Amino acid sequence: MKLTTRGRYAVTAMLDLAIHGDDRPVSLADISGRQEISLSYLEQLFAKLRRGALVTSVRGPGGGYRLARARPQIFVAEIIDAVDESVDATNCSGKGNCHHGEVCLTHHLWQDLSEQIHGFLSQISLAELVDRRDVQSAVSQQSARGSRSLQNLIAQQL
Amino acid sequence: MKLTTRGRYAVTAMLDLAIHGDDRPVSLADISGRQEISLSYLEQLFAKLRRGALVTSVRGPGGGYRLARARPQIFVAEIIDAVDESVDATNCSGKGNCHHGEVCLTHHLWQDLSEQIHGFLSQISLAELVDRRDVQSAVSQQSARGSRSLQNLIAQQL
DNA sequence: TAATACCCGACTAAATTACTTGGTTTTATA
DNA sequence: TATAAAACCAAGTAATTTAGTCGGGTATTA
Repeated sequence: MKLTTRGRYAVTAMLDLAIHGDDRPVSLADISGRQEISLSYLEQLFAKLRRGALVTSVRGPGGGYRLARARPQIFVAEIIDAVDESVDATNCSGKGNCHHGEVCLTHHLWQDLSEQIHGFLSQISLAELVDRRDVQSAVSQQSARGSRSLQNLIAQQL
Repeated sequence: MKLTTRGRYAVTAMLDLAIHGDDRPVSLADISGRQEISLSYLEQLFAKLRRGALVTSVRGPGGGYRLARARPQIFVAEIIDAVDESVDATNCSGKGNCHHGEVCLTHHLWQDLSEQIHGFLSQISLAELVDRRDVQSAVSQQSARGSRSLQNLIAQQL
């Protein structure tokens, strides 16, 4: 388990999807505009998220992405795993090339530690993140802007 | 809070110090040999660990590093913080340049999340790591090697 | 006085990250 | 049926980070 900015991008994008994807699919262009992540980079992330069965896609105009499952069933650890494609962590993969046996010692420990972090992040769902108070207030701000959002989007495209 | 290989190196090295540093200070050359981390890289890490008041140094022959505190008082989060020098995480540091207010939304969330991870790692001490069963068995292996360790070290130097 | 080992800064190769470019399909809709 | 919106795809690239090297120091002690 690594914890990089790429993972943050992915969680951010999935959270955007969780907030805005109630009825219709959400286009990457929308997420790109809101979260200021480059479109092509999002495409690469979502290719991985799709392979990880976390989102489904709808092609053609009006298309976009949907969460593959309900928000309480998608967990932060899954998102990070999907985009980070597991590092094997140890250079002594399996057995054999550990020089003393001591090398493996801390390797196992670190592995154990990252498993604990993984377990921790496996308990936090998108639903929980969305339900936090600070999100709620920000979302109400956003829906206040809702009426003029389309206009703004068009204006921003030019 | 990031979770990179550099953090792993630091935790590994500190754990090595916790295991081998009971009586005399431990030289970086020893840690380098046992954990297979380059000496100069270790020097850079320990410079940061020293600045972070996690270790103290003893110069001259027979010198090395000691833990600055007892093992139950040194926590994994501190080690990672010391070597990773906090990323400011958000590009909208403070207020102002967030375009919609929505940008900050997920930024705050991610920050919140990494604080939770930080809190989690703040509860795991070096003592706890050392006391785990898999470490214990590995340590007994190591002390079985203890009688010939000096010979081996000299042989390895050549 | 010489060996040990910390200390320090600059430089470098390799890897990773974030992004760009330039396409191709698919599909709603005008 | 033409068009445009969108997902999809692959290759390349600039910037950053990581891990390591190199070449000097300086303090301590056998």
